[in-house]
Amino acid sequence: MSTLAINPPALGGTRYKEVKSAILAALSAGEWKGGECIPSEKRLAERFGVSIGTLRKAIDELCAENILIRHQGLGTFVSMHQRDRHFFRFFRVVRRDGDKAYPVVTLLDFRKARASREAAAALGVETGARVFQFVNGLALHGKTVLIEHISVPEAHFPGLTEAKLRNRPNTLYNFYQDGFGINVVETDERVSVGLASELESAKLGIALGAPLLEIRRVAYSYHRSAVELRVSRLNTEEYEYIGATSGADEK
Amino acid sequence: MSTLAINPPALGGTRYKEVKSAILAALSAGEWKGGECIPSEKRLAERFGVSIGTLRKAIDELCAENILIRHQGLGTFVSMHQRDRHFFRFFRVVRRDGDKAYPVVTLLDFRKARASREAAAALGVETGARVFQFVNGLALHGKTVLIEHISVPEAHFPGLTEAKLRNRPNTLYNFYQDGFGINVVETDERVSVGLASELESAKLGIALGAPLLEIRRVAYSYHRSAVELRVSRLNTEEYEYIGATSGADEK
DNA sequence: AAGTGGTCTAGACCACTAC
DNA sequence: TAGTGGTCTAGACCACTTA
Repeated sequence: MSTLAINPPALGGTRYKEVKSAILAALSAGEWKGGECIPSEKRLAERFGVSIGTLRKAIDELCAENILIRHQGLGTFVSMHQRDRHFFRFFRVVRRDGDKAYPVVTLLDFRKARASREAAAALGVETGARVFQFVNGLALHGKTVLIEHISVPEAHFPGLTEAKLRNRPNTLYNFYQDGFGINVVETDERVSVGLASELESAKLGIALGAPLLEIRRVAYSYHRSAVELRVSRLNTEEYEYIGATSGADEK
Repeated sequence: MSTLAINPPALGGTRYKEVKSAILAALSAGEWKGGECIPSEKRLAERFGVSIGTLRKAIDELCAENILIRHQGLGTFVSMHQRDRHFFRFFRVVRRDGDKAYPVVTLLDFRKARASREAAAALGVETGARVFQFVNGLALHGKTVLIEHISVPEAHFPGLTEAKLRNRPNTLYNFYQDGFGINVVETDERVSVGLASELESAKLGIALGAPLLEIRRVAYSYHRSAVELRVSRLNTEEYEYIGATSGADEK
């Protein structure tokens, strides 16, 4: 954990980008963990050998990416998942009237398996690599409306068991963070129409083959390394998916 | 079009927020139009009576919201729609293999009508207010896969006719900008499963009542004033909707 | 009162674009 | 060469939090 000043100005690009990379590297290395306070701006500026303004610009970008959170008078913190309404950054299902409710999650299945071609491609592992697969049912306002099929690479989640998953106190991404040091900071989602399988028919109380909203999500940690593939199917009779709220950044 | 310095520091909040508001007001008033270059940072800083750094912070936010675009060595410009790949900020349909193609648009219907309750609520007008309603068919790779039902308030689009709409040289939002001074800078979208009407059945070549991805969009101009309601239905056999690419801002 | 982030200044120098 | 935005500095003062 070197605390040396970073490289001279000209090499990697600009000073503040280098500072940003250095902070990201420290986060990846676990120097500061989820929810913790990082050193003050003054201290970090000294550590990296830049002015406060430059240091702030690096942190500005990390805050814009929801990787850090600033609190005036308190300090700058490593972003945690699902705190308060922050939860709805990744949970994008609302009732048609706009009401946002926290889902009640039930683990429906858990198994060790081999990565499908789709899962392997999404997660950046070999086809047939060891993965954990599990299925959640999510209830809103007392009714199950969403089924999630989740795959994660075994290599990133050593010691994961059905019991641990079932007994987690918080949300799944918080569990990833606390239990395995994996911080989900970004997701990509593709949406299409899918059909209800037997499982979904039974759990959602709809006909076999009934149309459902199908959401394929890949979740990423720092430096865009994939950590989870999730295929969700939503009954949109009473609920909707919140799509693009354009105005913020896209690439 | 006053060029006075803005208010003293304490009133509206912070200096740079006031500068930002003042720039937004000038944009709304049409002082600088789509694609035009706004005055240099130095000149604007003098005009508003703030330092360069403060002026830059205001412009930083407007660039982050895709309202302005900076070009080093050239100047700062009012954002235009659908230039190059910028088009795909609002067009969120891709082939399943990820291929992005520009749609070929066909106007299928055009009429004057009264706002439905949904349209009135979305657009912030009275139920029964005069609106234009029109329908587009969008073809990708030679096949029509998306039908758009669009409502816009007559009051904001004086003199709009079917002929003008049909003969527009560019995309719809560019037409709004050039023809009516309306800049779409933000959209909200809700996604669910819908069923094919007769029109969609005929144009998309699918069965009546077949499931389609239904996207309800409200488009906003500066200061979040609603200017368009659009209900789109997509055949997801070969195409998908790009949902949240979380990592950038959400509220 | 001490420490934090939030805002703001008044410049400097650099990289890029146009002429 | 002149003008633009991009980066960076070395502070100042303010607002907020905790004690």
